[in-house]
Amino acid sequence: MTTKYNLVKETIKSWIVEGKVAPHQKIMSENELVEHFSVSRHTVRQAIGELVNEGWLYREQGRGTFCAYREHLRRKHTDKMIGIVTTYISDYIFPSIIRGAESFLSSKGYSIILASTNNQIEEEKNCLQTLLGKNIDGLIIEPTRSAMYNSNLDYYLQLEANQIPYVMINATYPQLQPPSLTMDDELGGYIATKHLIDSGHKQIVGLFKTDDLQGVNRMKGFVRAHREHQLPITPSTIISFNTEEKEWKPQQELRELLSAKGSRPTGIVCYNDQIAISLLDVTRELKLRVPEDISMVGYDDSLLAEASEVKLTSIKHPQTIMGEEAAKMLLDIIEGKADRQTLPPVVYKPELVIRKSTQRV
Amino acid sequence: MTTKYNLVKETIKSWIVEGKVAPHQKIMSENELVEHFSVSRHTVRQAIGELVNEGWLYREQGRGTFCAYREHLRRKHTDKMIGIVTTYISDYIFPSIIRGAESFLSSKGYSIILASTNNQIEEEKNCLQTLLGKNIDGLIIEPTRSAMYNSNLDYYLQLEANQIPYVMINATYPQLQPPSLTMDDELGGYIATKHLIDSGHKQIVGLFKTDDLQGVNRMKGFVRAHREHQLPITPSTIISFNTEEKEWKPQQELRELLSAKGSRPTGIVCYNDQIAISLLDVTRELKLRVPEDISMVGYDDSLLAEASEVKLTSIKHPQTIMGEEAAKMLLDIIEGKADRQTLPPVVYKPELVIRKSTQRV
DNA sequence: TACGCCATTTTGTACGTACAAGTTCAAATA
DNA sequence: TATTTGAACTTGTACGTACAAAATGGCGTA
Repeated sequence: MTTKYNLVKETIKSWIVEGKVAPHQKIMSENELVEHFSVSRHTVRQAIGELVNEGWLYREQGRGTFCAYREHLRRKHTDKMIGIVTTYISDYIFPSIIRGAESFLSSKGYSIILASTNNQIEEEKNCLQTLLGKNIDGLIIEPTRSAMYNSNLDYYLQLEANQIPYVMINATYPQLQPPSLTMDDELGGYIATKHLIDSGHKQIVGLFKTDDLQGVNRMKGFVRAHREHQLPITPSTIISFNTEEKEWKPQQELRELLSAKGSRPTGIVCYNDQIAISLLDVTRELKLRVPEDISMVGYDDSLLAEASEVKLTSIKHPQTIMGEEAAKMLLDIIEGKADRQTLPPVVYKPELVIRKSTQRV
Repeated sequence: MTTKYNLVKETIKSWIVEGKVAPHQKIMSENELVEHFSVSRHTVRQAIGELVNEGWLYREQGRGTFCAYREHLRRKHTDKMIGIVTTYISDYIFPSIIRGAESFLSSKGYSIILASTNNQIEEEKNCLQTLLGKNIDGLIIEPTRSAMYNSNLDYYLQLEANQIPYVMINATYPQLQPPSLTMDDELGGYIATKHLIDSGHKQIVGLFKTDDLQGVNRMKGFVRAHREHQLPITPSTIISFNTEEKEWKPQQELRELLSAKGSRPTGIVCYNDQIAISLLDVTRELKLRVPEDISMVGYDDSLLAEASEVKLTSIKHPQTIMGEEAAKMLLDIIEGKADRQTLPPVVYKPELVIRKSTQRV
């Protein structure tokens, strides 16, 4: 899908969406675009041709190419539509979050447009661009790779320029300071780790995904718990990974760690339940019993935690409630009941749910 | 106006209008057209490109260019939005179905509007009304209470009047005969029951939700399996319930049945995995072990089946594949590659997945 | 000042080439 | 027999060239 003419097309579309060109304003001539993109005129014409067909531009022979006046750019009447952008749609706790938002919004007569980024910055850009082209009243967004530099900030600023309110859940981009609903992940990581320490564990390994803020914060809590209890943190104590690696790296590193000679860790703190479940395969393979030989704490208290072979001790995530309250907050802003500048961030306190995957040493 | 590409375009259009090429029939290849009109390939592509845009033709890379089936007047402006109406959004297998549709549709540049009916006819009406008010290109619908009289048929006829194509999944309203993707639930119920019969079970109880066609068909299969194996069907052999009762009635009736004096059933066929899981609580309560004391077959092969205490023998449901193929079928209709009148229904064959919840008597 | 002319710029039409990518089907291979 | 390979054909992307047709604006002339 990443052809040259598509690149040209998307770039020009982004100029329109971001307001760099106003309706009826002339854009660069074909020859200038040829220069600008270093492609042939044929390619430029192909890109422009499609944009004309889709109603973004119109051409006049001899005069130039112009930005079309798009009826729905002037947002007079509302379609009562809310966009929801999450990293995933069908996996893990996301269906529950979406359900919370959906049930509230539909009870208020709003429709939901769904989009997912698969935790790819590039896809987040596509989502935002698409949604900016529609007449939506507001957005609920779960940030993509919130711990890394995000090149889509322009689109968020564009949302604000277009007076489209949005709230963020699970994490926020620190540069934006939008209204948000998050967990206190630092405290969650602390509680999970402290639970193991209080149960007598001295060698605990933590596995965290560090390309989003949730993982980074959970790791911070993990470190603080160690500090406060005078437990050392060795290089092998923390295994970090990113989205691409989540299917193999934690498993592989843990396997190496547990099969190494010397003293073996007796406790594991996991980034989330999904990782914890996948690590159960590793412990089974190494003939280590959970929790007799090794204790394990998950995070999010998802369905998986209760449905797995060994029911997981985990940290509760508000899920449906977060979705519902995010929707409520968004509608408050849309209806003028609240002001996005002064709205205090909602922070949910984590709670430990003790099940069968942890025990005293 | 009498340019070369216009001549080519009008000539090809006339072939269609005069019926020299039928819908879905391949027209000359680009090279043949180059020969035929003595023009360059560029000119041919320009002509065909416009005809594709106007909905007269469609192209398939590697196969050729085809005459579109066009009953559509090609609405002026498309927002590239597809509505998805399901009974539930976040529960059970629905996230997987939605993901399949979402990933395909978003790769084709479409957005998704989600709505759920919670299996309430009244809410289905609201959904359809809302969606009819938006400029959507098509709909994927999972019928609500498909086994009962549906008072929203008018809205579906309205969809057809507005030339908004739709496909149905999981079940169809028999009066409408829309393009559909369903499972052979009768066969599924038969296979589930036969599996128990073949394992030596003689007293089998079936629990079915009978306000949707899936449940009714699964029950039919259950009955046929009994007939074909000369097993009697007593009043207590089948427990039926509807959506409102699903939280308590199957559990309560099974509890009564199992605690009654006399011979106890040794096998249970469930409407779906959700019910099966909830019945595990009943058997545990009555101190009956699964599968040692009683075998149990679920349906849909959901995540639950593999994640539960006792891993469930179940019937496979296509889930993501069904979502994806429903989306594909819908786009084919929208683009004129297929027409709703002649499109054959897709019926998935059920498959038995044997796990730990069943064994020989 | 008003008008016509013309060079310049811009999009439109039309030709050409080359290679990539997907489909089909028959021949070769295991 | 079933599977793989590959040639042939189809549409897709991308480069190039040339000239036509429409709009614009500056210049000289009436």
